[in-house]
Amino acid sequence: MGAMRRARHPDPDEISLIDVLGALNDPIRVGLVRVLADGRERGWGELRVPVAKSTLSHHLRVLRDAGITRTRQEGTRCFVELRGGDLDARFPGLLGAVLDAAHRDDVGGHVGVVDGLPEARADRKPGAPQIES
Amino acid sequence: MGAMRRARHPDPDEISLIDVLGALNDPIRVGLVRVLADGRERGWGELRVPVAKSTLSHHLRVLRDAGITRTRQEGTRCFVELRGGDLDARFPGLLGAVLDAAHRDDVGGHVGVVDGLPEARADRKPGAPQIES
DNA sequence: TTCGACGTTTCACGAACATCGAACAAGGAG
DNA sequence: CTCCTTGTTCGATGTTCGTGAAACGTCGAA
Repeated sequence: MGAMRRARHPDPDEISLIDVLGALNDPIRVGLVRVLADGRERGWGELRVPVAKSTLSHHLRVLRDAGITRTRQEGTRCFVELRGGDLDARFPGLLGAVLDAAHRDDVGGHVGVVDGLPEARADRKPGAPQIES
Repeated sequence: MGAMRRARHPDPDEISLIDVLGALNDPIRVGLVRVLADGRERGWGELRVPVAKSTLSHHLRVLRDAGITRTRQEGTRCFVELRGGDLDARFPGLLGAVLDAAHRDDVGGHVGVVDGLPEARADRKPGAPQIES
């Protein structure tokens, strides 16, 4: 892959408030966080976002650099996950308050995951070839 | 005064989450909110901020436009106040979480109020001329 | 090996932003 | 009236940000 060269996850203590607020200052990224709020890990082929591939990559990097998400690589595919625990340990209540607010106003509502496929995650390797919608 | 022409306070319902997060995405503005967090109204001659006059005016406008603060004019002087109630009614817990987090990391710690003068507020018109330190 | 799917990086561009100094407006004090 | 104080507005400047297209790297399958 592009090697994900500059990819680094900040330690829990290194997470900066301003960086978090800055990362959350965008409807698309708030939408991504909302999608991930159920704690499930998502491959970002699953993510439905109305932007170009490269822009999505950029947004996911901002979230990762801010310490909001964790990224894992498996072969050629990548997976995101919310760092809910780390975030709540460092800034108690912040993430929850933002998620509540975002839900009220439907901020980032245009972001979603692929429909159908109730269990489309990393836990299936072979087997049924999984028809894409 | 400059008449404060474009000054408008959004209604409580009009307060936008993205605008609030955007307004809070700056150490100086976070510092201003921290100073106002005690609920006291402050004249912005009291505010000690390491920026130029016009820049402070700008930051206070951003906070006001986002619905975070309320501004009042008395003669040639202006006063700010946190809209804690409105904010908490609309986005419960958000402001508190941000303030807690900002306090932990001392974000915006370089913002303060004039020292001494424990009761420097709008409730004194005449009387003692109030020596400026 | 060749091909295709997937994600990253680079580059460029326009918009938004933070900052300052200068010019301006409105009151208050003399 | 003339200053002085206070705050706004207006460029100007440099920075950051969101965006997409194109090129690239990597992996798995044919």
